[in-house]
Amino acid sequence: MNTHSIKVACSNCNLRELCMPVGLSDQDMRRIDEVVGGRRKVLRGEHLFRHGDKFSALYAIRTGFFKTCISSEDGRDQVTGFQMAGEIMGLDGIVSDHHTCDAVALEDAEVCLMPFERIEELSREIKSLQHHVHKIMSREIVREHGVMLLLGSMRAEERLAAFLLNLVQRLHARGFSQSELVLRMTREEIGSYLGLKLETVSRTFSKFVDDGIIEVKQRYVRIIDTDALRRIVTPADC
Amino acid sequence: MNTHSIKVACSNCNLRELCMPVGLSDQDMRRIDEVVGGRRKVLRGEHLFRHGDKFSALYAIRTGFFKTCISSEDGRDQVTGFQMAGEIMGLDGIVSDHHTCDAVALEDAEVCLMPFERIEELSREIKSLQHHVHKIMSREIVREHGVMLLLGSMRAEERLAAFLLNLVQRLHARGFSQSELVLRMTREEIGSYLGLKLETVSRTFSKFVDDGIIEVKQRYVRIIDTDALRRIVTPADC
DNA sequence: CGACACCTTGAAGAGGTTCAAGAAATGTGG
DNA sequence: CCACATTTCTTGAACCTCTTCAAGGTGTCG
Repeated sequence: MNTHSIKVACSNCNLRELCMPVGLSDQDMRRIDEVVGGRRKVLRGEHLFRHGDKFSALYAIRTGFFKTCISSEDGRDQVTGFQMAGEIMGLDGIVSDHHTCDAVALEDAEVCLMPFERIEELSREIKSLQHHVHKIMSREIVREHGVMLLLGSMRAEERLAAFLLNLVQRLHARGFSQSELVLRMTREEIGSYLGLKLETVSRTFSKFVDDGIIEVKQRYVRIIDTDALRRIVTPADC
Repeated sequence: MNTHSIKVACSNCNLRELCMPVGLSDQDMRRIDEVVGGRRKVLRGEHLFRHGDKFSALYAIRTGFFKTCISSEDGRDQVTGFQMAGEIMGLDGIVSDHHTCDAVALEDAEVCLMPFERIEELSREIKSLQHHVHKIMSREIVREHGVMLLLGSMRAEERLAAFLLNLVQRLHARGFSQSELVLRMTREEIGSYLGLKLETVSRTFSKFVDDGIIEVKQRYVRIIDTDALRRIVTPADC
């Protein structure tokens, strides 16, 4: 396990606004540096944690890209999310003190380790941190509601369009292009997340290309017509 | 709005083990009574809260049965869950300070109102309450992972079997039968939750009846062969 | 350069949806 | 308390979307 104990400081981190509450006093900011118990590098393909592992910390992504997935006893597999810089992983482990899903790096990554006991300790003292933790968990619940809507009521094209828009929007919030992206996951992983087979994902990409909505070269995607994607997700009602 | 301010006490509530942390000192128990800011009756068909409402409190169900659902702009609708006695609603509202889904009573119900500010206040002082709140949110996240697996990778029969087993298990934990239940929701609401059309739900019920697995008379369901349902959800792998 | 993982595309098939009609339960007003 | 309207549920038949199976192409890495 590749854990560094280099002293790291949220107060200097350029991802601060993504992970941490804003508007803290200098004093609280310095205290919040204490929630980070070190960093850990995770190479592409490696697990950050596995289903069944003892839960001890939340992880904030500094660099890299992850997927989280659950697998049922009979070998069914479901990607439950894709996570990028500034996002928090591990919330699933709190309820039973053990992780219930796997977190796998889809590219070389580095995460900040935040021992949960320390988070709880500090949240008891810093109101804004407490509320921030609650918001992060609530945000995850709301995100999953959106995925349920997608899986429960959208057709393949709608799912993929929604997926692309969501990815590019999150990347844009991190300073990347609004129209270009490099997929970090395979067609199969996209399919698992969207409740589709990889062939359907591939075919749907091809259809979007035929329709002049996107350009695809393997993992590279350029969005030519964002509005068309939006219209696919939300068909204009009469 | 039907809000009573009768002083109510978790310490005397027989649902305590479902809503609240266990193993509290008498003193903490008395303090926890303070999180409940009153009760509210909700008649069948009425909303407890709506998408867009200002978030101010979490709700613990005392009696009755709810559904929560989100609706996208274009009129798509998705039931995100069914909630029964002892379960907590409203977590979706924390992140944006406004609710993002609707909570509708499927039968006359009564809920305990727990102003969130008060919850946060008390969690800063009572460690076990703090951890309990975290667990409740984490449990919801894990539950939703399960729904994603169901929606993303199961077929109609598997979904309905999983749904019935889940319902009856939760009812059993509340002292009801392991084999009989009365559905509080329509076929359409079940379908929305499971990502199926109401006709498919109805047909699948009929198939289970033909196979001698369950007995159905409208909303009343008797499970004859629980193991058969389990085998449907988790096909024995070779 | 060869092995391997990943992606694309076609054709056939299955599972679920849609449309339609009728039956059963529930609620409402006289 | 009954008649009627409404909602809910069931079932059939045709259709459509997505899956499955199969084959070949592309890219990547040791």
